[in-house]
Amino acid sequence: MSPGIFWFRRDLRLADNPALDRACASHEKLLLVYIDDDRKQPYDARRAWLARSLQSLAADIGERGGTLHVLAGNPDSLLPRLAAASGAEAVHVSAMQEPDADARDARLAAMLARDNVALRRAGGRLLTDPDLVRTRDDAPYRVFTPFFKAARPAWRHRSRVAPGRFRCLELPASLAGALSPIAAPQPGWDRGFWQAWTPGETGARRRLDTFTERLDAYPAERDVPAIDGTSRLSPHLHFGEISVGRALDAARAHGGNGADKFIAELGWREFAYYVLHHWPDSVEENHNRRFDGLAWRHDPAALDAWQRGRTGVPLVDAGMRQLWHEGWMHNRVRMVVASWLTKHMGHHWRDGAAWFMRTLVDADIANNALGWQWVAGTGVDAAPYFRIFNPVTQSRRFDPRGLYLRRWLPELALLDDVAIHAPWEAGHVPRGYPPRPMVDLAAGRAAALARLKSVSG
DNA sequence: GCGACTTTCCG
DNA sequence: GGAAAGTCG
Repeated sequence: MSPGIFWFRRDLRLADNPALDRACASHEKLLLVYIDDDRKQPYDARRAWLARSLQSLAADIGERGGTLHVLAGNPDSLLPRLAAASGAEAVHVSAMQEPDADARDARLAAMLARDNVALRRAGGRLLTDPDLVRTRDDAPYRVFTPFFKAARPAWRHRSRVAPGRFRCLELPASLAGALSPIAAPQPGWDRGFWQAWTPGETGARRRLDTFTERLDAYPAERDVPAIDGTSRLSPHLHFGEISVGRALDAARAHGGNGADKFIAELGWREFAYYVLHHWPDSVEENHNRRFDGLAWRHDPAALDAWQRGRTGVPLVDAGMRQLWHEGWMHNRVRMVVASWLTKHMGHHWRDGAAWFMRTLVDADIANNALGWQWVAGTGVDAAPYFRIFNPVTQSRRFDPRGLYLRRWLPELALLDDVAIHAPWEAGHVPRGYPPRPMVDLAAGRAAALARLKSVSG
C-alpha cells in the first residue's frame, strides 16, 4: 500500500472524522498536514483561534506518536509537490460544503488527477444534503420551518471513536521550507479570548458535556445574556473540533424540551448552509432583490462608534465590547446590535457582516449571511420588515438587573437597575459615556419604517 | 384556499 | 390587538 496524505481543513479533530477514518483504513502510512493559505489576510479573531486549535491538534497527534505538519502556501502547488515527494496516491479531506470551497476542490481534484493522485472526500460539516431536501414543487425551501420539518427526519448519526492507530510519514525534506506554524497575534490582543474559550478537540468535548448537563435549563436561559446558557459550541463547530453529529447525538440522548430547542438551533445552522448552497450570492446581495433600491447610509464615524461600543445605547455597546473582548457575542445581543445598525443607523447589513467576520471566533460565512439578512429583513423566510428591535425594551426584558451591562460597561456600574438601561432618561450620564444615543430611538425607528416602506409593494 | 410561521413593537 | 409579507402543505 502506498502512503496517503490527510489534509486537515475545518475538521480539526481525530474523533468522529469519517475522512480520517477512511484515510487510516486505506494507507499504512499517512502524511498529516494543515495548509495555511491565508497569510496575506488581515489577522482576524478566527486566526487567533486557529493558531491554538492547531497546537491542540498537534499535541493530540503527538500523543499518538505522529506529527502534524503546518505548512504555509498555496494548496494548488503544495499538494502536488507533497504527493510527488512522498509517493502518496491519494489526498483525503472532509467535504467543506461551501460553494467556493467545493468549486476549488473540484479544480484541485482535476489537477491532482493528472499526476494520478486522487482527492478523496468524505464526511462533511452538515446533517443535511442540500440537494436532497426540496419542496413539493421540487424547489429549494425559502422558509425555515418547512425546511426543518423536511430535513430533520433524515438526520441520523452514529458517532465514531478516534481512529485506533495511524503511522505517520515524516515530511519530505524538499518541503521543509514550507513549514511555518501560525503565530499568535501581536501584541496579544486576544488575551481576553482565552478566559472564555479553550480551542481544540478536548475543549470542544468538555463544552458539549457541560452544556448537555444543563440542557433542561436551555429554553429559559438561552435568551439571558448574563447567563452562560447557550451552547457556546459555535467556534468549535466552525473549526470542526467536534462534529455536528456528535452534538446531535448528545442532545438526543438527553432528550426533553431543551434538546428539542437545541436541535432546532442546529437546524438553523443547516438551513444557513442550505441557503448558501442554493443562493451563493446571498453572501453579498440581498436575497430579496426588492430591497436593492434601499438607500443605505455610509457614515464611517457612525460605523466606528458602533464597532467600538460607543453608540450611547447600553445593550448595544455592551454587546460590541463583549465581541471585541471575547471574540463572541450572545445571540440575543447579536440581534439587537444588528437591528440597531441596519434599522436605526440605516447602515447596509454588509457593513455589520464584515465586522462580524473579522471579530467573531465563530464567524461562518453561511450563518453570518443568513443572520444579517434575517435581521435586515432582506433575506429568506418571512420578512416582517417592520420588526425593529427596541434595544431598551430588550435590555429590560432580558437583562433586568443589568448584570450583563455592568460586566461590559464599567462606567455605568453605579447606575441603578432602572437607569442603567437608558441612562439619558435619568438625566445624569456618567462622564466618559455618550450623553445620549447617537440616534434617537423613536426617530430612528420612524425613519427606518419610512425607508422600508419606500421599497415595498 | 387557508392557517401557520424563532427571536416585535406600539398603543 | 393590529400591523402585514410571502412561502408552504
